[in-house]
Order: sequence, then structure tokens, then C-alpha cells
Amino acid sequence: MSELSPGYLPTEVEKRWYPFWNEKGYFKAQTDSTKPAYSIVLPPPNVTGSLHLGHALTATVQDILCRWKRMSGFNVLWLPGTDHAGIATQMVVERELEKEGKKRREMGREAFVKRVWEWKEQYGRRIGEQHQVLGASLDWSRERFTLDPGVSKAVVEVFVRLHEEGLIYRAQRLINWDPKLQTAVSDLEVENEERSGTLWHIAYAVKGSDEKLVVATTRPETMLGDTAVAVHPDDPRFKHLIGKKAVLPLLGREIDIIGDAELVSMEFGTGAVKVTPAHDFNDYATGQRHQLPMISIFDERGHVNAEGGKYAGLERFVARKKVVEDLTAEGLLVKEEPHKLSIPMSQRSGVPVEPRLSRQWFMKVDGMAADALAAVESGRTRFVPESWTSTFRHWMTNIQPWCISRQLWWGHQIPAWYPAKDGKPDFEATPIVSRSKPDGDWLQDPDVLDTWFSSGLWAFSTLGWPEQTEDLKMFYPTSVMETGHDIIFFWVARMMMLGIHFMKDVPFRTVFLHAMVRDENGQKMSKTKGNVIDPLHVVRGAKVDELGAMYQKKYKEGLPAYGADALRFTLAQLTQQGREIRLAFARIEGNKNFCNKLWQAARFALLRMEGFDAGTTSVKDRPLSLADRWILSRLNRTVAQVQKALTDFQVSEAANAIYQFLWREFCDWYIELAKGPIYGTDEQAKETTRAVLVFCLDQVLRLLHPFMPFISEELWQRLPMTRPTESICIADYPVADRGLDDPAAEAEMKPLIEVIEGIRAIRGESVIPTSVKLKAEVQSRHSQVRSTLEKWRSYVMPLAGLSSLEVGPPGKKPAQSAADIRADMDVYVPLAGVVNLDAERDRLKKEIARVQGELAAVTKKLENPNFVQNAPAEVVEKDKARVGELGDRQARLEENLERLDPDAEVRIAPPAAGPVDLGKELKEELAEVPPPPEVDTQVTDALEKLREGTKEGLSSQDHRDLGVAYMNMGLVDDAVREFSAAKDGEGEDKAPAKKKGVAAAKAKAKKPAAKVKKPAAKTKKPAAKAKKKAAPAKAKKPAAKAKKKPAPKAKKKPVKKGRR
RNA sequence: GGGCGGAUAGCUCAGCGGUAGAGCGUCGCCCUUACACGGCGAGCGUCACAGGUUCGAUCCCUGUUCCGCCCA
Repeated sequence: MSELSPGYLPTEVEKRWYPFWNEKGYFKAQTDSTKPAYSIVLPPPNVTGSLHLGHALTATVQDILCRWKRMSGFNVLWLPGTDHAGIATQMVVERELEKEGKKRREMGREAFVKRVWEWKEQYGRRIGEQHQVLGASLDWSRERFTLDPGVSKAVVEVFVRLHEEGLIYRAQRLINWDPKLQTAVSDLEVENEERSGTLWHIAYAVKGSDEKLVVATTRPETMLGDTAVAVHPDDPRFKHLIGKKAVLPLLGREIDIIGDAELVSMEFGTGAVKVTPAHDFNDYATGQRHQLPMISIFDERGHVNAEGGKYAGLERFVARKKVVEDLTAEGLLVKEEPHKLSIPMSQRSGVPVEPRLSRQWFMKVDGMAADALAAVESGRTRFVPESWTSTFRHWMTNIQPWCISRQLWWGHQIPAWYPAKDGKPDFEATPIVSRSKPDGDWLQDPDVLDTWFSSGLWAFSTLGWPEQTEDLKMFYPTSVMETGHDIIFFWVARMMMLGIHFMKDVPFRTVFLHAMVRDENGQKMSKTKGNVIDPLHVVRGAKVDELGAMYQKKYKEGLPAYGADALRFTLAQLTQQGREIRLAFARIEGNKNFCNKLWQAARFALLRMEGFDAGTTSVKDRPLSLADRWILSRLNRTVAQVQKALTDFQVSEAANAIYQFLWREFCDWYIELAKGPIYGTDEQAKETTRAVLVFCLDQVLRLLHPFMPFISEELWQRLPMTRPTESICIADYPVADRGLDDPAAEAEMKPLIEVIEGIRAIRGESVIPTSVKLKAEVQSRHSQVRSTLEKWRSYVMPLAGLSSLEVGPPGKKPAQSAADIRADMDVYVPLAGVVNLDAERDRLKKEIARVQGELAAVTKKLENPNFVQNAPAEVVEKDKARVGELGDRQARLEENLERLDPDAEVRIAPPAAGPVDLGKELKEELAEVPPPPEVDTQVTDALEKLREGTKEGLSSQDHRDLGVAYMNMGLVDDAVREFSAAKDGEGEDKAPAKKKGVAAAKAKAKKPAAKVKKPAAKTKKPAAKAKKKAAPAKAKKPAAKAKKKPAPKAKKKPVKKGRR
């Protein structure tokens, strides 16, 4: 296999693996397996659509579960399929036909359906290809389509049986009618939209009286179909009118005045309500209560029919205008006021739904709903997150008969036959419901079933039902239903009902509902908003003009190829968010970077594996170093975490655990520590380190595989080890191994990490470049800590950037040093001149404040007798120990702060020169004020000393000061040499007394700086900028001067490295 | 009107009885031989508000406000 490319290239990596996996048949479920079964059916996307990010999320989450289970020894079936999506598909094809100037009705049913099939063949494959790009490990050999013969057979079977059981029936009811698509739709396909409208007050004459009854309505045109006026039976204003007749304006028809407490609210409007039973659901119920006539006034297109008298033929909204005009003309319009109302809109066509009396097929679902609910209540099916249970319960207890017939051509035609009359079906006759056409002259119901009818059978129809297939036996009930919460009623509830009814068992053990994917502003993704994201664009990149309109401005360069792995990982991480997932490209980019990090880590390891093969020797049998034991323990912890998270459907937590381990522990610490042995000469240590690197990578790649299938396979294939399987897909998923848990190693690593972090913090605060090696001294009263540090100084020195490390018990504090005070140790960095003492003081003060705050809180708690009495003993003990620890720490911090008192410190503080040692305020001041002339004193002092030194030999302190001077000239190598020379010659007293003169000068330089602080702060930005330019110029001058003499001398002295 | 979510760092979100975390962004330094798609460091929060329970509340309870969704 070729070498890893220097950078991670998702497109290169991803293109190779899917075909390999697929050809090997890894995703194919077995029917003769003894492994436990695990099955998921993919929610079938619309066959003529294309995947959006919601689908990508579904595919990702399910793939994670399936790959995880497959690697964990399950016989996994993840079954793909597509849905015929009746209305949606029919609309799309009709629109296409329109472009050719053709109309569905003119073509005829047969030709049209043929055309839709052609369309399906043309576009149906797209869904599958997209899933493959995402890496979905679906069993393509079992792919289904809702109009397949097998699935269709199940549909007919269910319809016939439910009809036999009296649960499916045909009836004339008020239903939701879409006048644009001219079909019935179900309650669920209607969305109520809040709109501003008008409330019209219309006067109805009371027959045989001068009285007028004023009704209020938002739909005046429906008065044409009024068959009553209702008032509240207790309303003193109107109750005397009950039983009388009203005269319908415009049409002159006489209608009843009725009393109805349910329909009428005395407070609303005028207190009188017109009743139009054929065009309003509340009025329909009222009509039934009072046996009112029901007059339909609209045809299937929503135009007024003959019942509307002179308004016949007008479209409903045109009719409204005309009615209002006429009422106005007749003086019957009493009032017109703005009114907020909710309008039922057809989800599909977007036009207001018209309630319409119509003969349709219905399914009685209350019994099935009760069973489904019972299954959830008893825990046979469980919702994740659990909160959906109550939503489900609410729906199931308020469920209405389901209108299942649609006046469409694309779908499962209803298996009901009517007697033919003159070659036409007689719809008035009672139909025969049958699995096949009855003998004789019968014509099939032209209507088709709601698409969700066939989807509702998906969990078992796809497994071969009504045949008792092996698949059905093995994989029903399915393990998990994973889908968006928006279709909990449409789909999940119906599958539950039908599954239980026909299979006598729930269709799935767990319903895992995910949030809706929104754009980065929380907006719903829609074509009209132009914020739809095509997953393929994310994976493969896109040119700017391919993007949705909303993104074109922001992403002028288009999108880079982020890769499927990065997209999947991002989606996995976002699953934890409430009911909405905001997907920002920045997040995906971050995960692409994570892929690169993994890539680089693998590259580091693999480039240093020449001639190495991990073979089958267990890492546990190798002579492990502390770092080895530590990373293996951390890895093992991560494995346990991931396993637990996945078991609990905490997909995002699992992803984050891997992320943290790989980046923050493996890369940040282990690889850095591994460099010692890897670049060293100890062959056994090298061998062990290589083995541990390979082991960790092997395990982490396996952990990661369900989330990032491509990159994990690519890298896994290259590991120098004996692979148990030919693909990571079927390798064992890691399980926690107690033998790798190593609390001792973790405890031992702790002080090492603390020391390194402490020194790094000092370095960062004082802005000392990494190239400058520091000396450090650690004092600890714990011999354990001391011996650990001594033993593993090879870890600390390179990672902290040290030239030397001294470890000892608490004792004399090194002079002129920065300190990092920890619970178990004090870390000193005694490099006067390098460390910025101003910053150091700030740091200590901040830390003291923090410690004091915590100490105060804990002390207060302990002073409370109730706490000591009532809180668990261990909590109290912990706090008591904490007080001691914090007090001690505070004292040590304060001590250090004192030692850094400005007056003491100025004795050794370098002059205000050079970029590395300026106090903040001083920097700001210098940006505005020209550098003081005495900047060179240090250099001249140092040179002076050098001259003396050539006669008498340099003292340790001299070397040190010289080092400081070099440092400030930017001559790092020279400085390092001097510091180590100082170190070598240590032991003599370095009382700073003789330097009093310099100190006095320095004190002057410092003081004014403090005064300027305030004004400088105001102009912080410009000052900071100016500093960058000014500082090097200042630093260069003395450096250039100084170089003449000391530089040649430096060459003569051999450069001494640190002790090791 | 009923129900369900949510309100935690500049942003997006974890945490859910012992005074808070991540990613991204910000700031400073650094091209240290896996990685600038990077390293090191820093800063950042009256955990919406008001009560209550508790020794102790970001976490539990009640109410309020605001935001979102679902059902009428």
C-alpha cells in the first residue's frame, strides 16, 4: 500500500471503500446465522426525491447503530427502501407533463401511471447512490419499494382483513378536501396557519318579526350553505328566538334558529353563529346534533355549485368578495373587523383545505390505538428520548378515524369492486372488497390508498409478510425504529397499530427519535428559502452556483469537500440537541480537521514503523513504560464510555468520548511522550512504543468505525499488525478490558502532567518562545511525587521545554523565579529576565484570589453545624481535607508573591528592552513613548562582566546574567549555553547584593510605567499593534552591537546540553 | 385554549444535588523533524427571573417572563 498522503484527502479515501464492502457482502444479513439478530428498517425516502440533511442524519445514526452491532457480533439487517409518495410524486410528474403541454386527465390513467413508473426508474437509483456515498451499510439485496409486488400484496391483505373485521369501511363524511389536488387528505396532512383575516357581522332577518339576528363569520361565502343560525340557549338576548326561523340573506331561504351550548360562545362575536354543516367541522357536529340538512355548495375544485344560486360557478374566494359586496349593497353587513384566525392549509398543495362532504374509505383505529398505547405503557416499546411517550399517549387517546382513500392515480388502488353500470362503476352500490377481481362485471375503485397506509406495514411487509418467511421470523420485531420526531403520528404510530394488529407483537423494541435539522440560523430548510443543503455538496464540495441561494453570499468560494466522515461525525455529535439541530459548516469543518488530526497521528506512527510488525503479541505482555500503561488505561476507559453511551443511544456522547481521547490524550500526550523512545536508541523501548501505538490506533479506529467508516478502514488497513479480518467492518468492536485499567499509572502520570502544564503556563504568561529552554526546580514534600518526577524526567523535560530539572523536598526557594503552586508540589522556573515578573505576579494574585474564594466557601460550609451534622461523612471529610489543602496552597502562593515584591524584583529585572520580557503596561507605554536611553545598560553591564570574566573566570551568577542579556538580544543559543554554564557552576552564593546599582536604575524605569497604565489601556488596540513594529527595531540595535564580541567566544565553548 | 420542549461562556450545545464543561469564535506567542486542517497558553459565565424544599440548588418543586414545537 502506498504511503499516506501528507494531508488528509477525504475524496481520495472515501471513493475506494464502499464498493469493496459491498462486493464482500458484509452488509448482507444472514438467515441461517446463530448470531443474535439486530434489525432496523430504513425510513423509506420518496423514491423520486433526493436526500436532504435530515435523511443524512437518519442514515448516519442508523449506520452507527448497525455497524456497532455488526462489529459486536450481531446478525444485522438494515433494510433499505423507497416510498412511492403518492401525492408528492404525482405532483412532480404532473409538473413535468405541464412543461410538455400535457395534462394528466387528457392522457388517461394508464398512460399517466406508466409515465410515473418511467420517472421512478430514472430517479429511483439516486437515493441508493446517495446512501452509498454516506457509507450506509444497508443490505441492498433486500431493498424494497412500496409498490413492489410483495409489499403490494401485504397492502391488499391488510385492507381486506381489516374490512372483514369491520375496521375499514366506506362512508359519507365531512373530510378535508384539497381543491387544488382534488383529493381527500387526512387530518395530519392539514396544517393550521395563523393569518390575519376579517370578521364580518351579517344581519339575518327573523321571520315574522322586525328583529334582526346578527351573526359573525370569517367565511361569509359559506352562508350560501347555511341551514341554521345557532344561539346559546341561556343567552337572554336571543333565547326567545329559538325555534323561530331566520331568512337567509341573498338567497331568501328559511332556516332554523337553534339553541346550542356547544357551538356557541356568548362572548365571542355577536353571540349568534351561522351553521354550515357541509363546510365546517364544528357545524357538521352541530348539524348532526340537530338533524340539520347539509348543503354542499362547492364542487371538487372549490367553485360554487348550483346550490349557490346566482353565485354558481364562482371560485370560493371570488364568491366571498361578491357575497360581501352584495350584503353591503343590501345594508346587511353590519360590521367588518380585523380578526386573527387559523386557516387549515393543505400540507401538499399549500392551498386552504375545504371541508367537504364526501364518500371515502376510513379506518377505525381507536382499538388499535389502545393496543399500541398499552405496548408503550408496558414498556414493550420504548421511546428514546422518553419524553416522546407523552406526545404519543396524547395522540393515541384522541385519535380519529383515518381517511385512507385518495383521489389520485399513483399508489395502491383500493381492492374494492363496484358493479358496472353502462361500463361505469356504480358507486352507490355496496362494493365487494376482495384480494382479486370478483368474477363478473365489476370495476375497481379508482381511488388509491394514503401513502402512509403502505408505510404503516413497512416493518413487516418488507420482511415478506403475509408469507411466513425466514426473514420475518428472524428480524421481526425490529430492534430499533430511528426517525425524525415529525413523523411520530404519520408513521410510527401507524406502524405500531398495524404491527401489533397483524403480527401480534410490536414492530420495534425501541423508537429512537431525532431532532429536526435546521440551518445555522435555526431556520427550517426549504427550497423556497434557498437554505436546503445537499449532503453530497457537503461530502464532495460544491461550486458556489450549486448552493442554495441563501449560502451563495456567505460561501462565495463554494464549499470544500468535507467528506462523508466529517459530515457523519458532525451529525452524530449534534444528535443530543433538543428538538432542533442547527448545522453550521464551521462545525463540519472542525470535524474535517479532526479527520486530519487522526490522519496525521497515524502518519506519525506509520512513518516510524519500518520493519515493525505488531504480530500477535499482546501489548500486556510487553515491558510497558508509564506512558504506555497510562494511555492504555485511558483508552480502556474510553472504550467503556463509548460502549455505555451507545447502549444508551447517547450517540453524541460516544462521538465526543472518542474525539477527546484521540485528540486530547493520544495526540496531545501519548504521541509526544512516544517521541522519546521512538527517536531514541533503546531498541526494546522503541519496539514497545511502536506496539502500543499500533494497538491504540487499532482500537481507536475500531471505536471510530461506526462514526467514520471510510477513514477508519483506510488507516486500519495500513497498520503493521496481523489483522483478524479483511475489513474493519467485521472486526470486533472494542470491549473494555479490566487488565488494561491502570489507576496506578494514571495517578503516577498526574504530577508529571501537572508539572508540564505548570511550566507551560508560566511560559505562556511570560511569553517565552518555545525555542528558549527553561530550567525548572520542583519542590515537593511527597517523596512519591519526587521519585516519580526523577524517574520520568525524560517525559517532563521535552514536553515542558526544559534544559534542566531539579527535584527536591521543600527548601530554599530559588531566587528570581516564577512559581506554579500545586497541591502536592511547587514548581519554580528560576530564570530571571526571561520570566516576566509582572505577569507572574498577576498570575499569582489571580490564583490566590481563586483559592481564597474557594477556601471561604468551603470554610463557611464547614462552620455550618447543620452541614457537618447532615451531610454524608465522606462529603464533610472531603471538604475538611480541602480546607487544609487550600490553606496550605494559599500560604505558599502568598509566600511566592512576597518574594516577587517589585522592590525585591527590580534588582534583577532586565531593562525595558526586547520583546520577551516586557510587562504589559510597559509594552503599552513603549508603544507611545520612545524607548528610554538606558535600555542598553544590561548589555553594557554584561559586556563589562565578560571583560572581567576573561581575567577571573565567570561566576555562576555571571553566566546567568549573561544568559539573560543574550536572551534579550534574541541570541537564544548563546543564552541557553550560558544558562547551562551557570547551572554547571552552581553552588556558590549568588547573593544579589552587588547588583544594587542596576536595581536602582531599574526601579526608576518601572515606576512611571505603572502611572501610564490607565491611558495606555484606552488605546489598547493601536498600542498593541504599534508594539509589534516597534519592538523588533529596539531589540535589534543592542543585539547587533553585542554580537561583535560575545559571539566568537561562544563558538569556542562547547555547547552543553542538559543532563540527559 | 390544552400539551410538550427550551432558556448555562460571544455562538452552538453538554452537564442535572456538593459554586460549571466541550466545540467553534476571541486574544497572546510559536512554521518545536505527525499535523498551521497545527502547537502552547489566556480570557470568558449573578447557569432567564421570583419563591420553596434541602446542611447545600445551575440541577428537585411551584410560579413568572420569553422562545420554539405539537394538538385544538
